[in-house]
Amino acid sequence: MRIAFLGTPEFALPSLDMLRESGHTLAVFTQPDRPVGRHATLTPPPTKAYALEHGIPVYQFEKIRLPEGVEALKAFVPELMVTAAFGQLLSAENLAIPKYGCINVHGSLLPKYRGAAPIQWAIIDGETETGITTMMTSIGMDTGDILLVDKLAIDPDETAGELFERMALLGAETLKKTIAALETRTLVRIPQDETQATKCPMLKKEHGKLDLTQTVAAVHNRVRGTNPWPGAFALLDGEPLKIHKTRKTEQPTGDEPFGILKGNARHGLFVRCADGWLEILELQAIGGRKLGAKDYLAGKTLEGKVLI
RNA sequence: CGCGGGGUAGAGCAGUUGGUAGCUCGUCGGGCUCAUAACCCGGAGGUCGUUGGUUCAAGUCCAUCCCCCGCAA
Repeated sequence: MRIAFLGTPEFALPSLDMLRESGHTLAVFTQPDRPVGRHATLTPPPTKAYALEHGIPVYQFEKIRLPEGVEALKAFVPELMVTAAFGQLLSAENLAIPKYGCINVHGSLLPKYRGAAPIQWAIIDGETETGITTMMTSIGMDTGDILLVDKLAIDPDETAGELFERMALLGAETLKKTIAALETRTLVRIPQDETQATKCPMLKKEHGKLDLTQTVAAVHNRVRGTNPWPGAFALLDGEPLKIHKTRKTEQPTGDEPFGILKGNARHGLFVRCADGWLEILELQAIGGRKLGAKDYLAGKTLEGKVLI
């Protein structure tokens, strides 16, 4: 089949790889190269790098809805379009181009967690289950008819980065089954239950700000849901302290103020939350590299200081 | 040349106006103890990121290069 693949980050790679392995005729449409890193090096999106490596034609548009993008899509004459974390909204004109329409690979159990960062928000909210939903792309934000769903259990200590990898692989599988069903004309379209719909926003830096007046579980979920990006942090002496990894503990509590730290290089570092102590396993001070809490404490003490 | 922090024992840090390199953890040995991740005593382990310069003397001052990191994007 001739498939126009619209995707951008790592999440889209397994799906793209699956399509290529399956022998489809592909063209990749993705975002323009972006400045990345400390020196703002112009970097191609992962899907572009993959496409170049495998001799797949690549097209990059700031907005594929504009005439230029529409023309490029039409010129490829796709029978099907597939989107996976593309990062741009499509127009009705875009969607009308392929005869089989457009299938989207989404990282949540729709209609829950529509939007840009469903995997992270599922963890932040403490969900124990998520999954991949393939759907017919429509004009709204992840509102199209559901095609297939594969569920996935979230490990209690899993980080967003770890879950991302598993979800990306599962996405490729679910997409493969979806296309197989399309080819045998056995796809069933199930409209979403709008009353159950929830939306999640794109993650920003400030979503990593910890609130130590929340429960141990809530803080822990925030830490792992924002790892590796944007990363959780709290303020120590007015400076941000990144918290990369934490672990829930059963330590007894007294009347300590929320956010106060205790611990040493031998036992580890603990912070008081609303209902107990959360162990901080990995952290990073402002000019420093990422360190285990015990290594960090070998050089200085945080005993009695308070995270805000 | 966007702003800034940093490279000193295995790890994390300190090192004042240049004058024999310290601390915590780990490690090794010994002791105490019913026992211990606790405590006490002792030991090993560093050409102080590179190269060059100033000086009687450089971890410390100057220059250069390499590497790591935070912010911003």
